[in-house]
Amino acid sequence: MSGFDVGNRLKQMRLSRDLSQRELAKRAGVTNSTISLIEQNSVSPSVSSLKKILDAMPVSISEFFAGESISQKQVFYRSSELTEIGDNTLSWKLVGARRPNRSMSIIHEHYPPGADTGQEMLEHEGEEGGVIIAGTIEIQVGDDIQQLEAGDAYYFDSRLPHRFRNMGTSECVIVSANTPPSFSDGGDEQHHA
Amino acid sequence: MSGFDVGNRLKQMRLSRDLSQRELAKRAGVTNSTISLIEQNSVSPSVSSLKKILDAMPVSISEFFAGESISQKQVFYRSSELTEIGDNTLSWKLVGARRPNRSMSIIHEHYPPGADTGQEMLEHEGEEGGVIIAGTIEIQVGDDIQQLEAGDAYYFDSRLPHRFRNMGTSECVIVSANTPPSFSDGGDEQHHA
DNA sequence: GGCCCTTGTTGAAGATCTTTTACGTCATGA
DNA sequence: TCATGACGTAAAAGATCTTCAACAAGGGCC
Repeated sequence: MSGFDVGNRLKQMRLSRDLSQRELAKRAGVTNSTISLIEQNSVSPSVSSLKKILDAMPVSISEFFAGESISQKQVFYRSSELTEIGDNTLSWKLVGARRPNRSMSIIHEHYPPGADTGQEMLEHEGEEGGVIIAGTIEIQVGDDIQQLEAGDAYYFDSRLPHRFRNMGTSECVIVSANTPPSFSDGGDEQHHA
Repeated sequence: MSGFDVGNRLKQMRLSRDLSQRELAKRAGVTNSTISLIEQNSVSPSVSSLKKILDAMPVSISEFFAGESISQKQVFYRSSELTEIGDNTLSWKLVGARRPNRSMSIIHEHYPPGADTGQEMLEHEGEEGGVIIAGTIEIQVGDDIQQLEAGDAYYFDSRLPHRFRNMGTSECVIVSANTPPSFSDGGDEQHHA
């Protein structure tokens, strides 16, 4: 049901650190019974208990749950296979748009002169960053506005309001990445950038 | 105590998907009260409940707990400011290398002719993807070997053994992204690619 | 053997989480 | 205006998790 074997995962991590159930329990501020029951999958621990236990190792929750599904899906994408989601002015090509549960979006972006993500600043979950390949771009993040050119780069928390504008006379090309993925293909398109 | 605001995080993810508590609860197979209480941090959900809820969005638990802190750190990086970690042959420029707790690495990679990540295949946690900007590159992932050229792209689970080689006669330029970050700056350098 | 300590497990009591069922608010529309 | 439905919230009952307090198995040592 769970799709992820919490008990065995915990046991592995505990044993690889040469800890007994009691020792780990003591460090975590829970009882040995708790750890025994969790390791046998007799219970599904509360997040707070699990966090206490993992903190004592220490292991982040994210790390603990990393690695479900290691299937070899499509790996290579020819230029023509990339999913294009731009309108007339912007051309945005997504890598692996149809891939479910991927943890990033990678986008090959082409901004013609005058292109603008709009006066209404973008804000959404996640982080994004990229490298300018050609041309120049004006990027605003929060109160900060900068002109970036080929070779420059950016990285910010996407919850900060942001905007991209090509104020130059030539096309600007950027390769960017978002996490978690901001774009999907078909269905429920989300905000962009 | 928890160090991580589960309630608000869940609320944000739910709202960003335009779901009501009841709708999400229905999809997840729990009741709306459960979601209400969790979002208010009145309870610490069991892992199994949280997983059911996240699966319905869908969001992996790992993703859910990834990242924190919405401070406005450095956003823009001039080409000369990028942290270069290559040796004589490879040039890899990291965006935001010193940024703590970022959830991605973004790298501007330059492979001269003959460059090779090595016969011993790379394997590590996470996912990675990128876009070829110039030149050609041979990438092997698992049993699959492909020659990619400018405009092509790739995306794969980094636990699959992989290798990059420039078999051509001109420099190959790639912009890639990894999550979680494979590279840090100083201290405990991890494997690459 | 007998003693002591450590290991992981388990039944019952206590604490916490989840559901049931309901309430109050805010739109929409007849 | 009143009805209807969707929204988030909350008290109490039910289900699950955590602790307490044992228990049995194994190893080291006199």
